[in-house]
Amino acid sequence: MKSRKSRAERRQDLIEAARRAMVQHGTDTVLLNQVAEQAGLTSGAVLYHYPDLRDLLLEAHHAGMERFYELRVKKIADISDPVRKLVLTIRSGLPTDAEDADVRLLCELGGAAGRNRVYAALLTTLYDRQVSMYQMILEVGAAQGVFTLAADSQTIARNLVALEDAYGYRIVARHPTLHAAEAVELILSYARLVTGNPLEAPEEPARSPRARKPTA
Amino acid sequence: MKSRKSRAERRQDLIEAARRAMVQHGTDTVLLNQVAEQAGLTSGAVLYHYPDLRDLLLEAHHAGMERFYELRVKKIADISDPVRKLVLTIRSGLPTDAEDADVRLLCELGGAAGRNRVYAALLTTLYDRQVSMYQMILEVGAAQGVFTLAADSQTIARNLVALEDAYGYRIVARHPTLHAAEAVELILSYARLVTGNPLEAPEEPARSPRARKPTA
DNA sequence: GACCTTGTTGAATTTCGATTCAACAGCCAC
DNA sequence: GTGGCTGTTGAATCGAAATTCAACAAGGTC
Repeated sequence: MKSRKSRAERRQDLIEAARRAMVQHGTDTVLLNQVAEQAGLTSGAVLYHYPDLRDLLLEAHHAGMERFYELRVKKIADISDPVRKLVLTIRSGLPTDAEDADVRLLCELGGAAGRNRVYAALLTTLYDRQVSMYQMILEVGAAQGVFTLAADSQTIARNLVALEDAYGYRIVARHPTLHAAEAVELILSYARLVTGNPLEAPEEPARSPRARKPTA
Repeated sequence: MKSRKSRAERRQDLIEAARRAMVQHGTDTVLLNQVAEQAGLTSGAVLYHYPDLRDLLLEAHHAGMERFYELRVKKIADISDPVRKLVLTIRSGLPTDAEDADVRLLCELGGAAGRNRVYAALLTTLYDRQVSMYQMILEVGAAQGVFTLAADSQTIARNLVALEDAYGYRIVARHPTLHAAEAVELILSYARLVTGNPLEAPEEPARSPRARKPTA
């Protein structure tokens, strides 16, 4: 009846299930049974793989963070133009809408970080990595003469990540007028000022006409 | 033995107790008994005043927010110089350190806002009010010719509040090198750029020499 | 095809916090 | 002072979720 799975597979499933359950019920109000339900198992089975639920939740957060960061890196990996790179990175740091699971999970984490040192460390690491990512883009752009930085790259990078973070919270909290598009513009306003570049994304040479979308 | 208190007094006590308990144990993991303990009462007594704990928690959050905002307003109330006003406001929006109870409570709220519409509304209101506060300072400064705004005042104000928020989270999460002082400088870096003003706080005319502190 | 190992269930048990409530104590009115 | 509110306690009860565990099923191995 129930498909038995290998240890590794099941643990992967459980991490995903835990992510879903936490987004829905909250990092530290989620119940063992809710995780089990998301995984299509009973609480006993979950406990068999993770005797302590907290370990599972931590791994799930870790995985979520990692995925979030890797996705951003991947999105700009094969782009060379610093302007496009910067604009795209800003976009990729914001939730698409209030339901965005990845960002909601990060917000959950932020709330708990004041009390939970491990969660705090996790978030701090993510922040610093994102800062480095922006710093790299900025430095390269400056070296190419595309950007004229109005402050040192670390300052700018820290502020950019901070802005993303904060607007993520606002969007997830359903600010009535401040959506992803507005947030992008707000951050770009700063980015333009501080890079001395208008940041009008030069269009990507279209590979095939039908692959293009009208301005979303 | 136990000092009986009037309804109004006790409710005020309970709100304070709830605030402390939530900072310590988390908005949605705090136990009735933990609130009672903070208030020096039994759970029964708490229930007598607030049959539903959630009402108390909400009132406590509301009160905390209100206090936070009012304090900021008060701090700049009798200052006329826009530069000093702006710098002081930036400072007052950041936690003093990772233990800052007011900001920690707001972070808790932020984490829960993704799931709880009421909390979300509360935070959104606070955000908008803070934006207005900054906008006022910026507009007045611009009118006086002290600031030359590089973007419309709402954009700048929104970004300033966003930066405060985000650095609040970082500080509360104990970023190893990013403390309140660094955060102030980061935000000022943006503020200088966007106001065209060096924002060197002109010293307040000292009332008495001994009241001055060396640069903290 | 009997034998292990491993993952899973479901029901019994335990734990822990919320809830209820009868008794009681301080306070004010008269 | 006595009587009646009002706030508070502490013990009893209830309920929900975690935990335990004996039984069982699905694959793989020889």
